[in-house]
Amino acid sequence: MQKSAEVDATKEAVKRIFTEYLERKTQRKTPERFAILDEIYSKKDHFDVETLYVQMKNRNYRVSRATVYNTLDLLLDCGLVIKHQFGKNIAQFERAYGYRQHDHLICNMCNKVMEFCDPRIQQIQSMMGDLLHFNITHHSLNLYGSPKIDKDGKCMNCHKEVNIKKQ
Amino acid sequence: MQKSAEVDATKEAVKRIFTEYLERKTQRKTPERFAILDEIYSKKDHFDVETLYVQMKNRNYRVSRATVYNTLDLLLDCGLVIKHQFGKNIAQFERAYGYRQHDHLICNMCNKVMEFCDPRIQQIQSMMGDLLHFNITHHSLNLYGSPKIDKDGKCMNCHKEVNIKKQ
DNA sequence: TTCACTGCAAACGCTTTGCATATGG
DNA sequence: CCATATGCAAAGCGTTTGCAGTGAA
Repeated sequence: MQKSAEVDATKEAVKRIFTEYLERKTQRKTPERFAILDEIYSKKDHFDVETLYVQMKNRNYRVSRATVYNTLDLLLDCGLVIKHQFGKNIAQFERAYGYRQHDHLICNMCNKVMEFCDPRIQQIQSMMGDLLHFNITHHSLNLYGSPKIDKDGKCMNCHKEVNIKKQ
Repeated sequence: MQKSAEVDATKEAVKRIFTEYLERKTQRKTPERFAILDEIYSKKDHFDVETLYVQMKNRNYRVSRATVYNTLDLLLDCGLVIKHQFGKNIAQFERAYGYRQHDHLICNMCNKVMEFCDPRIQQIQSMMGDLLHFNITHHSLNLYGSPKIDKDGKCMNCHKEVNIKKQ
């Protein structure tokens, strides 16, 4: 119960932030927008637009792709969602509130995304901002690597058959 | 003359590397492939597929987009070219040989790409590789930021009119 | 001669756009 | 009420694919 109470608290918090943002920008507080926000904050994983869209369909919530894209733009703008491009042409998103700052390690074999943290990145970021006279708004650090493969040719991390994909 | 001698030396070196790679993989050494390699190593800037394609057309070198894509895959595979996705759906490429390792700062306003270097990234990379049991093959660190704007509303770095683009 | 490579154009897949309809303020 | 959002479908656009013709080995 503890866990779901936490989830609820987070959902309430982001709902408040989004409401405030929409009011400030004089944008409409439509049910679709809050349904999308809620869906995103129902899980921690990275997701792409199609996955989110299908998930909402499966929950019998009728939204169009256009609205999903539109709402994601708003959520990006108010910082509740982060957008990634892990080397391919499918944008990946993840929730940005109530979760520690982190970066990503992407498996060359199975494309699985892992997270890690290193304070030095923040240092580099602020140092380079000062040096080049920029206000750094965000960053993206991705490490790409191959895990060791066991004798059956399976990834030692995800334990799946290895099928190498092009970058 | 010094400068162009350097360029020539680099071009010779990459031609040798590519030749060796193609022979090792028993791929054909077609004139198109070498023309594309040469074109890429004629300038240091980042480029996208369309730019490269048009550039070759302008030099009256007849290549198809398909061949450009195909060749870029080969050049990526043998490490002579690096691919980037600076937050948008257009893949950006740059030469990878004879140029110091660096990362990028992208201007939120004009999308201009700047380069910087920090040894701590290498440290983070190898540390995380060890920690997560991965052989890190490469990384991508992008900082995104906004420059200060002068009183005419122009970017203080590129001095162009600011037109904010969506992430 | 042979088969991988090229050029061209059509297909693809993610994203954006246009327009009629619906609805929040 | 009316300006803005939504849904749907079509258009956009970078990239991939299929196929007939070409040329490296």
